[in-house]
Amino acid sequence: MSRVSQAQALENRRRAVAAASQLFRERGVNGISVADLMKSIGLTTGGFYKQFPSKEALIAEAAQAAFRDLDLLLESFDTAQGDHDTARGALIDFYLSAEHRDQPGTGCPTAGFAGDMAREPTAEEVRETYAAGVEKFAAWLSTDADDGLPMVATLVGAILLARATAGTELSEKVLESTHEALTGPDGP
Amino acid sequence: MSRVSQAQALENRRRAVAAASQLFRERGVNGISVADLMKSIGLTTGGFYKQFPSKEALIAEAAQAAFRDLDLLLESFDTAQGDHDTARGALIDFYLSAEHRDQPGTGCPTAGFAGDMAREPTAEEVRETYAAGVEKFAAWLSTDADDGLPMVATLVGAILLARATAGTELSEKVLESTHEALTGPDGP
DNA sequence: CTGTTTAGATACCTATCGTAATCTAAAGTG
DNA sequence: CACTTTAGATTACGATAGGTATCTAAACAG
Repeated sequence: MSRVSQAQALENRRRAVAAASQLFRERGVNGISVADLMKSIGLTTGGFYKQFPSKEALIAEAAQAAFRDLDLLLESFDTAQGDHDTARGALIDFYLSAEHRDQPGTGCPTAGFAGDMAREPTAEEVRETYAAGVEKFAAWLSTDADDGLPMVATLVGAILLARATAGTELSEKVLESTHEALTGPDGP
Repeated sequence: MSRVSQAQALENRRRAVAAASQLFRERGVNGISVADLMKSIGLTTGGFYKQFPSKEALIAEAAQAAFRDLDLLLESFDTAQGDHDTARGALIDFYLSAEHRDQPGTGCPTAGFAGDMAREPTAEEVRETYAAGVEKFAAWLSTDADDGLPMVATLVGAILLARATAGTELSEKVLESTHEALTGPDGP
């Protein structure tokens, strides 16, 4: 109930960032309070401010963690598929799937944070993290820079629309038709 | 300071919906309070609850008003350009412009409300308005239904990304490269 | 083993939110 | 013109937010 070991404290800190990274993507940064966030990992607000100076600071770390997850995901597709072109196709399959739509917490942070980022009052640090993440994602999707960004836009727009219309048949149609548009004309 | 004519009351109500329609797109439905919203049209909260049962009800009306604006915008492009194909091109030019990026309040509601809609706690009525708006937009963009939805996804994703990265050079690149991707390969 | 440090719990503070109740003066009605 | 109605102002309420202060007990240093 009170003091824990330094190792445990560090672990608790990691869990707070991981939970935030997930919950912010699910509900938005204003959709979860510090108290509820800490409660989700079995702690209270008291410990939070011993680890972070403010919620803003946590948002910055959580965004970084989320984009690190994206990096790892992209890498895992590369190693699992062998060649990069096949990996790209497999990623698009996943990205435009119902599972990805229904699990924003562990999904793409470019989409998960888009709603919050498109509004003004966001710390500069977070905006930079986001922009760098978008650029990296675009580069992974296409060696041609001017080709990657539109593809990111299409993917992000499609899941956001699919999530916004979740529960209706339109949601499935968005995923399917966008998948066909991306893989149909220039498939391998 | 107290009672106004019925005509004035109706006008005030219209102004509240119009202001909400704009401010919700700019800052999100949770980004503006009822008090600040009413203050923006020179009134206070007192009058609000004489006109609307709740903020939820205003959100529903504001979303409808926003999508009605989109309808009018699409119509205006048709009448201004003569034929529908030219209108489509002109709309894409506008949609992926810096002006549209910088003025979300009067811009596309599909993008403006996307951040709020992608999260759960939204009234069913609003979700239906949104889904219907997406479908109508897709139909306008392409007679082939399976072609319109991916285009909406690309457009929406592109402005959201451009807004999320506003102030960086990446923002311009998103708009430009997406514009080229949409108009380049199959231009008139 | 003793004394100090500190992660976390608990309680509290201040601000802001959506909403309801009360008030008031002008619009509407006869 | 007197009477009733009501849009909006004002005030207040309960809930919730981010953040702070105090407390406690266990980890750590010696």
